[in-house]
Amino acid sequence: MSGAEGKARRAAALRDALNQHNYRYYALDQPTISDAEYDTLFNELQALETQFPELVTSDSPTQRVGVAPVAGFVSAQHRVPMLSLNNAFSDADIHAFDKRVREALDVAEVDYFCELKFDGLAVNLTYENGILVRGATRGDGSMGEDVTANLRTIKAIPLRLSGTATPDVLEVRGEVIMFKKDFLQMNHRQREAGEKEFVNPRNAAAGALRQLDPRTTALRPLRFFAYGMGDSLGLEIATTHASLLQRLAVFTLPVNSRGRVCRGAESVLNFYREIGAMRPTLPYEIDGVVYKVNRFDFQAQLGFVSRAPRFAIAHKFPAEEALTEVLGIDVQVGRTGALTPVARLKPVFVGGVTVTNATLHNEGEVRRKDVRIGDTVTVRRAGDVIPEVVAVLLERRPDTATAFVMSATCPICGSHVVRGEDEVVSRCTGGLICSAQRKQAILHFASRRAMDIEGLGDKLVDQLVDAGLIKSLADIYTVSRDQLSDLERMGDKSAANLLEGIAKSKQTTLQRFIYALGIRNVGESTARDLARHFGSLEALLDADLEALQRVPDVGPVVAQAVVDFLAEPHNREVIDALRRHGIVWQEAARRSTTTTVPSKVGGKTFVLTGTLPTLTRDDAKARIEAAGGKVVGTVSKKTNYVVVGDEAGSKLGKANELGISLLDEGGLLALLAEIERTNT
DNA sequence: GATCCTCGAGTTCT
DNA sequence: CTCGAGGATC
Repeated sequence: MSGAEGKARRAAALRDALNQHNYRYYALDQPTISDAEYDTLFNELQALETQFPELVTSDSPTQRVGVAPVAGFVSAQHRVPMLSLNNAFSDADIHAFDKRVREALDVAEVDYFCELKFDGLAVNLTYENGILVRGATRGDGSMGEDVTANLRTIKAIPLRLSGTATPDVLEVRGEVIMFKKDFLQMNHRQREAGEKEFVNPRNAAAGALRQLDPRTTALRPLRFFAYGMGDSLGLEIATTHASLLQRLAVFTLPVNSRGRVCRGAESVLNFYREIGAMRPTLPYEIDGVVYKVNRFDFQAQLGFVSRAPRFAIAHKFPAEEALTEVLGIDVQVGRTGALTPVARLKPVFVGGVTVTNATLHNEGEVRRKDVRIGDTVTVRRAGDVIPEVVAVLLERRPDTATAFVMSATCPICGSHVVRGEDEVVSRCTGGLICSAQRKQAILHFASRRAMDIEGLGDKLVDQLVDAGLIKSLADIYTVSRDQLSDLERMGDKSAANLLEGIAKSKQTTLQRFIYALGIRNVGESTARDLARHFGSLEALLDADLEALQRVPDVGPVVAQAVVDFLAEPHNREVIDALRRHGIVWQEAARRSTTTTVPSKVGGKTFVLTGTLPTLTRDDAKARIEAAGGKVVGTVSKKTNYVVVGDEAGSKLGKANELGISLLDEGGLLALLAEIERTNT
């Protein structure tokens, strides 16, 4: 035997040994050698490879960290789309899910594979002939970003599948996460080094994967768990999810050990409670558990609704709550003068972000919850977004705690405050005298759904109003370049952009114009009804109470609000001035709104939920309306279709409850195309 | 008069 | 997203 052959064999043996130890350490959490022993083997392999570079293989443990930073990521198409899961929040949701599954399969009991739902980043690993050739982020589900070089640095991810019976192609689905203790240690190091700390393990992991230089990623303590499969070629067929996971484990892919098969809804819910109880002591963060119908033939039979499988569901844990202190209760003034108490909180980290403010809605709410300044309260992010004060810890109330009293005068303009009988909100009576209301009115006027003036945001409105450059809506159109250049942070370029935005907004529609005026109780929908019914601004201006009430969906309250608005001479002047400054729209013929368009497909009611892959909500809405459909915000019996996007909210649950037809973006587009065909 | 369906308005943080 | 309330319907 030649020396070279011996070296090659030794290198191969070292690679195998190191890969095995890696697997024991990262996947099984049962190392059989010490770190020092591991390092000795690693160093030996490295020395061999340095001496004989021809021995280096791409799947060698020494080759995890590439050296070349990339300029950007290229996109990567998944061979089989990465799905999103529907969410459940209650036991009832799970019973409903189980019932649907049983009925669809026509069986008495179903086995579910229950597993943890890691709070990390879903990725797709592609192995060809057992070698990791590509790794990509989830992206929009069908296309992600190629982050292979970064994923290769994660030691829990095998560069080569173990064993000889490796498939020709295998897409492995899993989650990249950071363990809690690793996260804390890393943040400690960041702090020592005077670098910025990360907010939570999930963000830290996400940031690490998006590094352009894999050497940076390699320094971040990332982990990985595999939980599924996409495409496969030449893989011996598994018949259940459980057996698939076993097979992945044989390939030395890390599979979490807490998953198990449960039969029926009650058993599944026990799993949920069990995991929920151990959640704080788990070494990683999870945001729920996932149940999948175990048998693959059943899965195939159940199929998909939009982009989510009907055979699986994510059962989320309740929103995380945290304790903090109420430092003060401020009052904000809205466009309509509504005074909203807002709790200023001692910054607290909850649900992945630092919360400092939480609305208390109105005085009644403050009273009901009995929130006082100085109180300790529990806070959560309702619907995972908007912070909410849940309750006060009365036993921690200091003697110094002071109750909130709604001021009798507006905190901004000093006008007196009124609250109608049986009304919940207090309002400032200052109207446009109140600078807060004026600012909000201008912001509303400029907003995207109204006049859509690009570049006119809240900071700028603050400045323009405070400087006295804008007193009424009409003044927006008389601001000059010179006046703008005196403002802070306003260069020539920004000024030009704003003026262009303002000029562009002059071409508009009657509906937008009416909406932009900010008449009480007249939102987008009512503005559209008014525009359609009257056809011209003049007709609307001449309308009296009765005429207004003949507009569909306009009753006494809305009609009176319009009359009041138009009775105000100042408002008439502003409207005249705006028109003089060149605001125009196409005059439409007055249309009777009583005749409905009798179309087979038009007149259907749609509800949108979640994020669609390519269309924005506004686009989707516009296209549905263009086809004669209607888009509303809540699901009810009258809803014809619910269009489901990614991260769909509670509306999807409601739709399932009521048995409403579901569409995904593709389904919607297909339906719209059909409508267009039938209409022509 | 009760109930259901929509619309309007307000809100947080990155 | 959620609440409150206006409008329509039975």
